[in-house]
Amino acid sequence: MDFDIALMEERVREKWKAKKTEVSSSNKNDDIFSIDTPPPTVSGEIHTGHAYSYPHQDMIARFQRMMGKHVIYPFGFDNNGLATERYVEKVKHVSLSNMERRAAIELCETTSKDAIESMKKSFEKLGISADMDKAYISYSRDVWKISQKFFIDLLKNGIAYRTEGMTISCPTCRTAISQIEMEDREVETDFITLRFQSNDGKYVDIATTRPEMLGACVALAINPDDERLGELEDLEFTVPIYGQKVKLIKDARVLKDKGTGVEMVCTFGDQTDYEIWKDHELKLIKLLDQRGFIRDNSHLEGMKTDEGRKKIKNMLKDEGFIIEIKRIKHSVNTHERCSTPIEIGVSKQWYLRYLDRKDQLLDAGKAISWSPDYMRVRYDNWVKGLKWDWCISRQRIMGIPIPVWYCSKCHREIVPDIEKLPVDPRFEVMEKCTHCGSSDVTGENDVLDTWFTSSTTPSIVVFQYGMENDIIPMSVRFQGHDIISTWAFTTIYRYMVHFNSIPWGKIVISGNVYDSKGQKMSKSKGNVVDPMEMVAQYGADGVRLWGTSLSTWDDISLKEQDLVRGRRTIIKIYNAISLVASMEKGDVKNVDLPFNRWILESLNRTIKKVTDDFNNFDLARARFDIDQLFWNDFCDNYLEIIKPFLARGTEAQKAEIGAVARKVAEAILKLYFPIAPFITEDSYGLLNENRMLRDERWPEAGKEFPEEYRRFSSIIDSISLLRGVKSRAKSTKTDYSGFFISTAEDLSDFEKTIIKGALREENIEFKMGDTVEAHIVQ
RNA sequence: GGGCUCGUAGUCUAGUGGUUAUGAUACCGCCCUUACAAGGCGGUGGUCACCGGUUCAAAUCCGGUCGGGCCCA
Repeated sequence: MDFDIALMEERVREKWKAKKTEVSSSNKNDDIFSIDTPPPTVSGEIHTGHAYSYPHQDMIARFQRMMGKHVIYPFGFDNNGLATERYVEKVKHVSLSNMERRAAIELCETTSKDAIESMKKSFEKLGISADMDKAYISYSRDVWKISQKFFIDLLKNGIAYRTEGMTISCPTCRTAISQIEMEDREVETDFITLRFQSNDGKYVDIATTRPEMLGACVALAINPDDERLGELEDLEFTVPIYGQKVKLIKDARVLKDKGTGVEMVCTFGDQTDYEIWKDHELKLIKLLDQRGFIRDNSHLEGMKTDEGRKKIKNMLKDEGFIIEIKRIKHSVNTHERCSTPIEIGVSKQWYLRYLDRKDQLLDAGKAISWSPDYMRVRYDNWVKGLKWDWCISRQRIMGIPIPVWYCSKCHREIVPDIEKLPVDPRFEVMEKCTHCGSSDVTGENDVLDTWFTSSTTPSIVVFQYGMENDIIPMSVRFQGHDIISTWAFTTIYRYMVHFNSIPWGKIVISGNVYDSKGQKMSKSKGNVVDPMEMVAQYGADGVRLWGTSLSTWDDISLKEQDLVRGRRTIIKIYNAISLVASMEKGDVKNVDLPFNRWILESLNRTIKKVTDDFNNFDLARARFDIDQLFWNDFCDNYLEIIKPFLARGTEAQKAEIGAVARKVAEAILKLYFPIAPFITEDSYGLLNENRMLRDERWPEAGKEFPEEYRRFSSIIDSISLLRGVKSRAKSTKTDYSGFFISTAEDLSDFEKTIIKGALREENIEFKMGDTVEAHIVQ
């Protein structure tokens, strides 16, 4: 007989839709459980990573609702920034940078709205019980307002500042980026040793991977401890090809054993160049334009850097400057989104000050409870390694505008009144300067880094729910371990500077999903699995159960075999509950039958364990503990033991069994509910036609039967022992006329009857003995 | 290169000092026992990566080696 999981889940969705969840009337902060959820990036479809980690949040939300908490479980979608631009360009086959700006923004907004609708449906299909009606969109006027207001706050309290400073930019994406968005990549390249001649015939050799930067060479640098320093110090050398004169300076940042121990300082070949340049107050030669083209008005004019590198290499070779060329592998900084090597420059950008707060940031990290605890180390390492303030201005199309105008007369920054927000200085004209009255005012063209907005999700939630800031710190943040240094870090920082608070009391880290071989899923590898197909085959519950087969912070390799158990659990629940539903609804005051006391005590113990598990966010252990009760104790033993009594027992026995079986079955459904809400809700309908499991409270442990539990557990052991003997006899086709067992307990006749019934064997000989053993009687 | 983390039956996984190492899955045998054959019962399968140390006792603690993953440079 087929059990149609999809049909069952659809049935439950309809049932839930018909009646909205009651929201607890309590508004006391003690009773609020608030969840800071990650807004998925808008890309049209949800992926297996979502199918793994989003149910984890939902399980906690459902558990807390059953615990009677007023659960704030918001949802949002992130259509702000590069990822969305890419997505829109792909599905609409357009190049946004070639479009008129307003039209491009509009296209991003409309396209992402459609994608959001389809993603919402997928999340709902997975049983995500967040408030989708209240879902926010990160690129919306409401969020603009929130973000811009925060920006103005930061400007007023001196944390946001605009300066000409080092800019890391991506020539491909044509925007400034932050330290957060960089990624190192190993590349193979020529390491070229060049000879620089001095006026008086001396020379020095330097090794470089970037000869195309020669035109921007402003100094040579050597480590202060280098022995060669004496004869070379303060000499002037001539730059090959370009001919400018540069001095040899001392700087401890030059590594003695790298290359020749002498470096050329160019504006700017890498970050060290920038640091040396700044400290020694060297001259600035701007060699690259915004798009990464070389502007030397000479040999390499208009070339891309790699093209220029080839050409200058040949020129250097021809003119005899090259001493040696080695092929080496080294790491270059690239933009994580497009893998283009980044370029360093100086330009005016907006920054947020955080280098002066490292200690505070570390303290904030310690004030938050991390699950698992060791993930905090990643945060600590990131904070300790911060080198530059956070560059928050971006030269992108899709992004929240920085709410500033500039007066060309008094050179001051003008911000709008808070009531006027949101504003768009890219298109809106500021009539006159609020400081000097000049009408010569221009709007800021740049937009905010998306992390600037993402790092304030708790406040977006406060706005969305019309609540007050006193729900901050929120109860818990869920997020992946891959974005600890971005999302977790920036959020902690923002709540420190805006509210002098931590954003949440707890952060729960979730793992990534890889393919069956442990490889990242990507379209190019063709190993992408559609989670909706998993849902079709194993049910949303099956996918959710899969997500509890290991610790939630562990990465998981997606394997078919791990989904099988989930589907079996769904069917097993349905069948077991059907059996219980067929029993009479007994109403008894006292529970006397030993197996009833035993199963009630087992339930008691499981409820305590599972409650702790959920409180500790240990979903895998909760699942394990419930499985133990349901499969082993309840199905394999209890239900098998009671069957003979249901058939041949007294009315009193049947009534007591019916009552206890129902009680335990209902409790099991409640325990499973946060993990597998569909099948439990559906089955609950078999026991209680007019009630919804979704609205029920978490079960509580009842009267304890420790001694009965101990004694009956040994009877269960005897049954197992005899089952083994019987199974071995049957599988070896050995004839037997009965069984013998010796037990440690002196069994009563009733207990012997129970064992006989469970085995469906009449002829069992019992004896009390020191050794517990069993065998067949031939 | 640095930090973190993992290494347990074919596969996935539990287990942070104390009987015979948890469970799933796969495989094999038996059983259509009146909820479920998408089931039940039983079984095969593990030098707990390797080496050394601490301890009466180590999968577990410490040091090292090898290998994987993630984050950062």
